[in-house]
Amino acid sequence: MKKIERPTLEDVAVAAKVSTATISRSINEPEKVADATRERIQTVIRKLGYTPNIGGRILASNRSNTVGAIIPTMANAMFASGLQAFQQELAKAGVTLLVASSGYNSEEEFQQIQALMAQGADGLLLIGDQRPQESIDFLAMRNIPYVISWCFKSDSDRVFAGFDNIAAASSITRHVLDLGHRRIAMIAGKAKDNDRAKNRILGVKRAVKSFGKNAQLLKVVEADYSMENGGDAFTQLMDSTQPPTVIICGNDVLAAGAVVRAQQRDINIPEEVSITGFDDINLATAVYPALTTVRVPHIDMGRAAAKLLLEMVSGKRNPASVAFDTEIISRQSLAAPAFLL
Amino acid sequence: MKKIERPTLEDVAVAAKVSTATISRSINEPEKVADATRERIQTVIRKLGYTPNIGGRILASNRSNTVGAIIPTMANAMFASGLQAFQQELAKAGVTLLVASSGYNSEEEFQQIQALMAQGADGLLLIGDQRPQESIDFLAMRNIPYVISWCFKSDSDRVFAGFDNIAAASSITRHVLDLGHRRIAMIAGKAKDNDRAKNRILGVKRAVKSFGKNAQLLKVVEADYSMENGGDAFTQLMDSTQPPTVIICGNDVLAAGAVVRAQQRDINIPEEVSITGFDDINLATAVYPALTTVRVPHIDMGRAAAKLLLEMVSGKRNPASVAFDTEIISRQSLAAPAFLL
DNA sequence: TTGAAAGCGCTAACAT
DNA sequence: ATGTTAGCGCTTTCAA
Repeated sequence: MKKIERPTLEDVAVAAKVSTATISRSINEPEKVADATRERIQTVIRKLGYTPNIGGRILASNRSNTVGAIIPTMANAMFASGLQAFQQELAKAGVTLLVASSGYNSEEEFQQIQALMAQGADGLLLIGDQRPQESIDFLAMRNIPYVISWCFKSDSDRVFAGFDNIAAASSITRHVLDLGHRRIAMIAGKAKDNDRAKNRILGVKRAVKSFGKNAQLLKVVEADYSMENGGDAFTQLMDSTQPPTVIICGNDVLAAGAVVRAQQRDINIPEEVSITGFDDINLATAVYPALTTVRVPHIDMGRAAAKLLLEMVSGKRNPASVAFDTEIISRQSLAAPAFLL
Repeated sequence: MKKIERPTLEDVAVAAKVSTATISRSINEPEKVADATRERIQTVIRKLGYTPNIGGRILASNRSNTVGAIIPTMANAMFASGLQAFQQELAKAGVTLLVASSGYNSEEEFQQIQALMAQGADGLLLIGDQRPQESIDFLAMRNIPYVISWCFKSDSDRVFAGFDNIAAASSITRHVLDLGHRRIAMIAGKAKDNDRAKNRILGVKRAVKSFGKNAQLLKVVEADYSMENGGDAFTQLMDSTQPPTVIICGNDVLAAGAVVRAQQRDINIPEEVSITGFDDINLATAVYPALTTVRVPHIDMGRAAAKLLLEMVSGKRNPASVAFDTEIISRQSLAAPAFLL
C-alpha cells in the first residue's frame, strides 16, 4: 500500500482554482470570502481530506491556539471539575488544553512551566500564588499571559480567578465559634509550597484570635491530602491530653479520613467531636455523618479562568481579576459542643 | 520598554560561530557534536535565553511531541489517577499531553478526535472500544496511532491497555453467588455509547445465567454516574415487590450513592441488602459500611497506555496489547444474605 | 565533525 | 473579493 501524501493548502488551491491566500482566509476568516467561493473551497477540502498542518500554522501565525494548565494533582477530585470546566470553555473558542501536574512541588511546577511553554502554549493556568522568584521571573521574561486560580489577591498585578482562602477559612471558623466551640483543632494541608493551605491555616488562626481569650486553637496538624493521613491526624488530635470539641479540616479528603477513622474508633460525630471540611466534593456527602464544609465554586472558577486567559491571549492587557464567594454548606458533621447540649 | 525579539537558531549560530545545523544537532542529537562545540553552544543558548520555536520544529520535523487523551469526564475521580500516570509517563519522554473530554458522547468524542488531531497530536488515548464507524474510519484514514484503555479485546487489531470488563463483572457476581445470594439486582452505568457499562452488565448476566435456575437477575437499572442517581436507583429497586438481597453496582459512585441512600432510609447494609461497587476509588472507603468492590488498576493502565503509545508514535507497528487483572476488594458492604445468617 | 541550502505549509501585508 | 509573495524558524539531506 502506497503512502498517500497529505494534501496541502497548495493542493487545495490548485484544485479549487484560487490562491492559497483565499483558502487560508476561507478557513480562518470565512466572512471575508464570497459565499460561492467558500462553498467551492469547502467541497474541494472535503474531497481531498485536507487538514491544515499545525506546524505551518503556528510558524506563520505565531500562535498555537493551545493553553497549558499546571495543577498540583489530578489524582483527587479537587481540581478535576474545575479543569473540566476550563477545558470546555476553551474548546468553545477552538483552543485546546495541555495539562501537566506539579505534585504540590514548586520545582516540578517550574519544570512543567518550561515544558508547556516549549510546547508553544499561548497562555497558562496556574494554581495558587506561591512560587519561587525563578518561576515568576521566567514567566515575566517570556511575557506569557497566565491566570492564577484557587486564590485571590486584590493588590496584585497578576490576574486571578479564585477566592479568598483566608476569608473562607475565617468564616467557617466563626461559624464554629458561634455554635459555642472553644477548643478548636485543625488538620491542614502541608503548607510548604502551598499558599491555599497556608492561608486556610491563617484564616482559622485569625478568626480564633479575634474572638478573644475564651477560644483557643489547640493545635494545627499538617498532613498530605489523603484520607489515611486525615485519619492519622484525627487519632493524634483525639489522643492528646486536651482533645478539641471541633476539628476544622483544610480539605474534604482529610475531613473524610477523619470521619471514617472516628467511626472505626467508635467516636461519635458530632456528639463527641465535630468535624468540618473544605471544597465540597463528592466525598463530603459520602461519609456518615455528611460533612459540613465550605463550598468552593470549582466550575465557575474554571470557566472564569478560561475566559480571562482567552482575553489575555488575544491581546487584552490587564483584565480584572475575578473573586468568587464561598459558602458554608451545613450538614451533620458539625453541631454545638456537648456541654451546651 | 522595548519588545525584545526572541532569539532564533540563526542568532545562536552567529553568536557561537557555527552553522544552524550544528546548533540543531547539539539540541536534538548532542552525541553527534564535539564536546567543545556543544559546550560553547550551550553557553550561548543560555546567554541569549534561546528556546526553540515549536512551529518551526513541527513544520520541519513533522512531529509535535504531543499526544492527546479523550476521556469521558474529568469531573469524577474515575479517570483522574490513570490520566495522571499517563501524563507522568509521557513527561519522562519529553512528550506533553493534550486533554479533552467527551461527556460519554460518541459524537462529541469524534469532534474532540478531530480537534486534537488538528492540534497536531502524534497519537491518541481513547477510552473504551465503542465508537461510530465514522470515528474509526477517520482514525484509520489519518493513520494516527492510538491506544484504547479501560477495556480489552484479544481478537482485535487495535491496541489495548486495559482489562476485561465482562470477566471482572462476572467474577464479582460469582463471588456474590458463592456467598449465597440468589436474588440479584444491578445498578449499571448508561450503556449507550459505553461499552464498559455494557460489558459489566453482560458479565453479571452471564455469571447469573451460568449459575443456573436458582439464581435470578431481577432487574438492571441504568443510571448516569452520580451519587444522586445511584441513590434513586437504590430506592426504586428496594421499593419493588420483590427486592433483591444484593445490588451489584457498575461503579463506585453509584454504589456510594446507594449506600448513603440506604442510611437515610434506615436500611441496614449488609444485613438487609448487600451492595458492591466497581473501580475502587476514594469513595469506596468513605462510605459506611465501606464498599466491597472491584479494584481496577488505574495507575498501571495509564502507565502502560503511555508506553504503548510512545512506542507506536516512534514507529513500532503493532505492539502487543496489555491486559490487567482486576481484584475483588472485600470490605463491609457485602455479606451473606440474611436468611443464611 | 561541521556546513550549505533546500524546503516544510502556512499566514498576512500589500496589491489589485 | 481575491491574488502575490515574502517570510516564519527549524530539520535534514548532501557535501566537505
